[in-house]
Order: sequence, then structure tokens, then C-alpha cells
Amino acid sequence: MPRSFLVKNYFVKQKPNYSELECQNDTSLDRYPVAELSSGDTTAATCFSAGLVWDLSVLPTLYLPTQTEVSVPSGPLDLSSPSSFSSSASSSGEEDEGRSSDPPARSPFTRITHQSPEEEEERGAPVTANRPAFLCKHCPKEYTSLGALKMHIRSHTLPCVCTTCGKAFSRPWLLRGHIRTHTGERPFSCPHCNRAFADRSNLRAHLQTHAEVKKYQCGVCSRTFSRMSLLQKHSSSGCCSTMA
DNA sequence: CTGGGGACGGGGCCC
DNA sequence: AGGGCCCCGTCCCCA
Repeated sequence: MPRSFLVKNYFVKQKPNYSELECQNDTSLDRYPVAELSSGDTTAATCFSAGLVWDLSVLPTLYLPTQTEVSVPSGPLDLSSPSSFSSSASSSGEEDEGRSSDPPARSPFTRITHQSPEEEEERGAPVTANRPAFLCKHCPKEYTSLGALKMHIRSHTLPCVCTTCGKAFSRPWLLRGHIRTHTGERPFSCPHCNRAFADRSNLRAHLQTHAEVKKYQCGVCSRTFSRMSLLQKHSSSGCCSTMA
């Protein structure tokens, strides 16, 4: 997530506990991205963070089913299927457009405001006697609060448009992160190597590569992986055949 | 085939 | 109440 360059005031906010991201035996974390993490935030420099190692032994029932059923519709995303549009999963038609770098058909150079459309859609939300249900007009999603629905609707209206390529995003910080792909700005640097990233999540994932013991562990062979997807591949391709 | 990077989305918390 | 921001997670692509 590009929600990063929100780097606005990291020096003030001490919230991010990136220390957890760091690998266990590193103590040079205070070098964190200059504009990034507040320097004092190295509390867990050693932390491999309790409980951060995922054991796939629990995944067969918790993850794998969902993965296969929901997010991995066989092979390369079948985004053409409108049915996938509604799933809470991030993939949507718009997203596909973006990845294929086809600018959405809306006027670039302007930040579109969709106040009225949202209002309309909100109004379309039925209210049950017992609990208010705010239904999205574009998909089957349902929310219990208007705020949540409004936020969701943005994923359909995509009001934040990149003035460079015209790609649209649901939230301003997503747009900012996207803009970095144009500017080449990489405010998040790895304290262990010289690599820098435009996206904080990518830095987080990268940090896993420096860790001796990675976050996701195979319950059978104890091998660890930096990503869940790698662990899943591992389990489904042999080692943990009994589990996959 | 595996590992890793790039780009991105959504939920939730905080101000 | 709404926006800003963070975390977690996913998908695609490439070496």
C-alpha cells in the first residue's frame, strides 16, 4: 500500500510498530526510512514478534479452502467474471482496468466528486425494522453503517483520478501511492540493505527476506517462508501433501 | 519452480 | 461524521 506517503507526520505519530516487521536480530532499525518511521520506534528490534510465525498446520481448514474458493478462481484472475465483482476481495473490474493500464473512461485531470451519486445510492439502502442495512447499489455488499457504505461506494465511483495516466482510485492515499510509480519516489528504505520501496507493505514483505526465521512456517517440515503464498505453494506441491 | 518486488484494495483505528 | 493513515493481504510479473 501506497498509503504510505501519507508520511505526513511520522515524527509525531509514534504509532507504527514496524519493529515487528524487522527481523529478529537486527538492532539497526533506527535507521528506518528517513521520512518514515519515527526513530524511536525500535522497541521490538529483536522482535520476531511473538506469534508472528504462521503455522500452516492450521491453514488447511482456515486458509486453503477460502483461497481456492474465493480468491483464486483458477489460474490468472478471472476478472472478466462479473460475479467476482461483488466479493469482498479486492479484485474488481476497475482494478483490472488499472492493471492493464487502461485508463478508466472518465475525465482525467479532475478529481471527481460523487456526492450526489453516493447520496442516491445511500437512499437506495433499505432499512430493516431491527437493524439498518445499507446496501450497495452496485454489488451485494451490505453494511451496518452509512460511513462504511460510503467508503465502500468509493470503490465503485473511484473519485480519485491520476492526472498523469487517468487511472482512478477509491481513496486519495491510494492515488498518492500510485503517483509514486510515476515519480519514482521511494520513501521506504530497508535498514538492512540499500533497497528502497515506494510502498510500505512492500518494504514489510522485503524485510521478511532478511529474517532468518520467516513469518510463515510449514507445519510439517518447519520450513519458513516470507509470504503466505509461498507457503501455500510449498504445501500444495509436495511437502505437505497430506495437508493440501 | 521458487522467491521476491511492484502495485493495489479493504477494513479498522485514530484524530 | 468524515478523512487520514496503518496493517494485512492479494495478485501479477519477473529473475
